[in-house]
Amino acid sequence: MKATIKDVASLASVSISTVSRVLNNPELVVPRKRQKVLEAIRELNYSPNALARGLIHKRTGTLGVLIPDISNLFYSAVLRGMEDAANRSDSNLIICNTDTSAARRNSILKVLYEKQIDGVIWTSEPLPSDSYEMFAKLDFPVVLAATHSLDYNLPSVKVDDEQAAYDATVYLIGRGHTRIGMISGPKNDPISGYPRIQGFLRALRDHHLKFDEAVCVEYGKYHFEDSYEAMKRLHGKYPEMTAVFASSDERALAAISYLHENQIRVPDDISVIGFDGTRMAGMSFPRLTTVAQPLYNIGYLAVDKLLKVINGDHIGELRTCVPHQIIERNSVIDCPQPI
Amino acid sequence: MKATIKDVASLASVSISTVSRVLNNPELVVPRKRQKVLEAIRELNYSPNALARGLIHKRTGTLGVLIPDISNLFYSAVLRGMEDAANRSDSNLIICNTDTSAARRNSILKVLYEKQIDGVIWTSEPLPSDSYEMFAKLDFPVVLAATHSLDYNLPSVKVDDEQAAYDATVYLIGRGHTRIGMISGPKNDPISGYPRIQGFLRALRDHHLKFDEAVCVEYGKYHFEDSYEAMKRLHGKYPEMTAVFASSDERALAAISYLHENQIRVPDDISVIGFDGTRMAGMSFPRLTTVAQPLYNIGYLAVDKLLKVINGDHIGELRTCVPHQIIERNSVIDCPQPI
DNA sequence: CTGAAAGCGCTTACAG
DNA sequence: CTGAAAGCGCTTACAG
Repeated sequence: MKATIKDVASLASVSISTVSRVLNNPELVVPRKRQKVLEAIRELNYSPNALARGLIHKRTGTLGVLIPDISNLFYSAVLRGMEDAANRSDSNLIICNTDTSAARRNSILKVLYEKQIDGVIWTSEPLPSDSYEMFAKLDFPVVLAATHSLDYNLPSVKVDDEQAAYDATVYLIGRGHTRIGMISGPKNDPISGYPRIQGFLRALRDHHLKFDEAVCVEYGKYHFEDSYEAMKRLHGKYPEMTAVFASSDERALAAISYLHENQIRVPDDISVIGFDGTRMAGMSFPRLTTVAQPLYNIGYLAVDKLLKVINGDHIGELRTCVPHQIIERNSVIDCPQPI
Repeated sequence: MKATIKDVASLASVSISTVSRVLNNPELVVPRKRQKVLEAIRELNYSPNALARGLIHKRTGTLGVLIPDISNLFYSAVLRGMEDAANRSDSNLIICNTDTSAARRNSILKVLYEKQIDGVIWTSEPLPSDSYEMFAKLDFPVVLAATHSLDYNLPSVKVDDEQAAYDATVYLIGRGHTRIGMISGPKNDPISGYPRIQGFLRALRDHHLKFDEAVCVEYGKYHFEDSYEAMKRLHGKYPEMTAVFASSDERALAAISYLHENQIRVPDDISVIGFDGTRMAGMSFPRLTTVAQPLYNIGYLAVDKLLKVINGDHIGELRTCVPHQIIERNSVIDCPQPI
């Protein structure tokens, strides 16, 4: 029912080698035969079987993407960039959720390995050593997106988190704020936690502001409600604060919700700056000022890099650092009561 | 370098048939040999090549998902449901953006066909007739998710859009509102446009409210800014309105932004109800009351259904209608000035 | 219970 | 320029 190369060959009365040639090296076939084959192909609506091809070429044109959880809104733009990059070279993406579970991770990797994918993109999380070893053992090309590895020499694409946090804080300071709080992710998170806290503190220090780390930074896990509670605690212990730096847009929206719901005006009483530059940052009230990561580009460049590794091309720098950028909207104003 | 079945066979000193049997029908092999083979497999870290298997079984365990644009936040939960359903039966998803472009659609379908995917999920948009014919010609199993087709007998999973819009409106009416506006998608959109407008109008009629369709409904395309402008126009021509039904959460957030930015309080002056039940509905201020679709389930059930079609199992009803549900949060209150 | 052989749908030296 | 043959890595009747 599905036409095969044999069907085409017999309809065109040539050998299957010839059919294969008109598909792959048409110049090797005399025009007359080439024409006949082309006609047969079109008549039978023939398309070569990529499995058979893949078996021979040891290349499938499909890439695996491991992300913690696709339902996190952070990924939509990143995935779009990945898709577009994959598409440019006729590759496809198999997207898998790891749920930050080792068991899940391993079973996914096994399936992807069996499906002979050409390589994988590992997203957001620090790469666990067992997965690294698996990649090495399976000889899987890997590129890290929105994360990197200091332990291993793996290509990566990400923003400079420490510097971005620093810049966000300096932006607040430049607006006259001196009592600034931070809603952070877990302290031990090596991407969205630790470096962003360090950047925040460095900015405070560089500008000679007095602060007590135990008072001005509060921790929350990754989701809204948790950050909402973190904001509550932060405000409880640091009521004189006039601005807060939230280390993700979702955390910023949670902070804004808490403040609004407690009759504290944003930005009139407290300014809020986010981090990420997701689409929803433009949909809040007030519209969120945020340090944007080039999400689409991170995805695009990561896949691009992976493709280069696969093709054996030169990848340029191993760890690509993409620029962040402060997007000014309405959630930050000049400090109303400068000291 | 990658171990093959031959390597395992020679290490275990059996034929490749035996290796294949311990993988697929272990009971056919005597325990002693089975053991030896298993050891060889583990020693060589062997995993069967899914391409070779797929070539024989005519089954790849990979499904195609066509969505208009993954960067739309609507899809994250839906995709998560799809993923989980696929996972349960060791299938994977190849997600592709169509950008509502016929050219793109066709090139994607061609690639997926060559990759021998087992079936496809078509999402959100009405299925164009050329794609339907392509599916038919290629003999592709298809399931429609968050959309359906009246023209063709295709399995689908979606909410009853007309009824959901009706219920949203009745909810507003039940809260005492009589002057209700609507921010709609394009009138000719057969999913998020037309039926939702019809549901809205039917509710108004059923409750004997006076209204002029030309005044109380305003149209916007799919994105935020466009809906923001729609809200502006709507408010301009219908200032006495006390509630608005927005036919997506993004439209609702846009409406809220417009109102807030023009010193109109939500919900005190105007109540707003959304549609979809995306995650961001819980992150706005005020938190958005919305008619939620079971997004995760739509994805899950659609893949489940596709798998059934592929396996030749009975799929139950062709067009599955999943229940919607009003999630009450803080963007709707009782009409402050009932007539 | 097990191995040799054919075959899934291709590509690519190798002859001619 | 073109065809027959071998081979990619498997599975599955078919004998024995």
